[in-house]
Amino acid sequence: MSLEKKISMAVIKRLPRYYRYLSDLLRLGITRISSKELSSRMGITASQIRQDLNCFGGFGQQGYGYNVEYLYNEIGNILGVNETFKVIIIGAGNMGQALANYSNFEKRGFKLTGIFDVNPELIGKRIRDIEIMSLDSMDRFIMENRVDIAILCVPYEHTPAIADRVACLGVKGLWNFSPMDLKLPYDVIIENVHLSDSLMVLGYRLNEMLKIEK
Amino acid sequence: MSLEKKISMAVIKRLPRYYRYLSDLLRLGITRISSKELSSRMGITASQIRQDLNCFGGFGQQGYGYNVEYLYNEIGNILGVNETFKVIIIGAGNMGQALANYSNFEKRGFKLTGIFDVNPELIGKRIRDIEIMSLDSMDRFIMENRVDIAILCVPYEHTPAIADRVACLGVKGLWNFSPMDLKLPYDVIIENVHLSDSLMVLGYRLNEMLKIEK
DNA sequence: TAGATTGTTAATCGATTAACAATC
DNA sequence: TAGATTGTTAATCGATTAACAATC
Repeated sequence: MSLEKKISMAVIKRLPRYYRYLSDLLRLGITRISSKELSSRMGITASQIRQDLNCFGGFGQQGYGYNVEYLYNEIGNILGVNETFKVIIIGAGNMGQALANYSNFEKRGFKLTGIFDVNPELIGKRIRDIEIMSLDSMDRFIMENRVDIAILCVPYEHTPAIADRVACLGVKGLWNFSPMDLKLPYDVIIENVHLSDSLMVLGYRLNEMLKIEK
Repeated sequence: MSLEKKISMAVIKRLPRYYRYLSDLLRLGITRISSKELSSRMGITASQIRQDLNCFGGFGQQGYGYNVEYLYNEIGNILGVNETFKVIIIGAGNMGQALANYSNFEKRGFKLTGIFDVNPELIGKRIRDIEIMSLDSMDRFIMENRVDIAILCVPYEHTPAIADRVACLGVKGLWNFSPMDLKLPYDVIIENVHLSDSLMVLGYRLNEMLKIEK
């Protein structure tokens, strides 16, 4: 398994995008698509699409193109949407609650099993059938329930300590919403979501455009 | 202005990251830093740091390095944190409210001036001094208040129409939280935030790691 | 001055695009 | 079969890294 050629991050990041476009095609009732047609829809080259897909296998057929449903399912498998991950949310503030309510994640195999906070006013409250629990009970919960992923929505200053704590308890994936590049010495997969970075890039690009217009 | 060499998206996306690290250094009371030292902190090469910074000017000094406060301010200027943008949030569901409460954005010059929704139960409610208004009153509000940026937190199916509507009214930047690649025929800057894409990449990487471990 | 470190050019690496033989 | 379109190799392009003269 580990002998296979390494797939670049650039390709991996495009997979969910392919998955979305194929889902749209499926909804539109389109059963087959060529890399050329998909290319014009997605605004990337047909070459890139064929290269990307061929990292994982030959899903198409010469002279025909790709069967939409088949390709959709194959990319779904590659992304592991059929695997189930047990997820907890740490920090039930605005962002934590917003994510807890975002039921779409369940469709992709991310099963929310617990929410934790320190605020006594929040503890006991329910979000979509899940009770917000005290942070004190988290360690035990993680061990007993074999949690795969922790979504970190705690304040900036507490993030590194909490990350370390859950990683030591065996959590294998972290989805971090604090504006810091979380890194851990352990074998843990971390995805950093930097909303303020994204907004600042928007601001930069906006300024550039306005400058040029002047 | 438009004659200057084009700066690549790769560089632009790193700017907020530099800004964060410099902010940390400042907080730690560190007054000067070499590209080498910054490189080891950030986990990128010193070469890249010097190349990136030199896209915008020579901020350092041979034999000395960079003055942290000066560089922080310069990058802040490049990112336009001193410019003020008028922002509205469209859709006051979970994500909209979470973003409305995230007061950190104000620090970077993004001033929330309005929140809009269609839900009568939400209209009239206040979030941080801003009243949630009816979507019906949005067009007028945008024109009267010269809104720069709209944050789109509306359901998937309504996103393209709302985006088009605000773009026609002169909104120049869109921060889109719907899981679609929003594109518009107008001269509008769009930043797509694809939370579910990010989560699926985490899932993929997690699966890969678990496969190799077996 | 000597040492350190930048700014910048040149070399390398990796990712994207083009081309085309294979084949449905 | 003829036309279409893939899978894949080769060419190009752009981004990263290395090297080093300039200079504080």
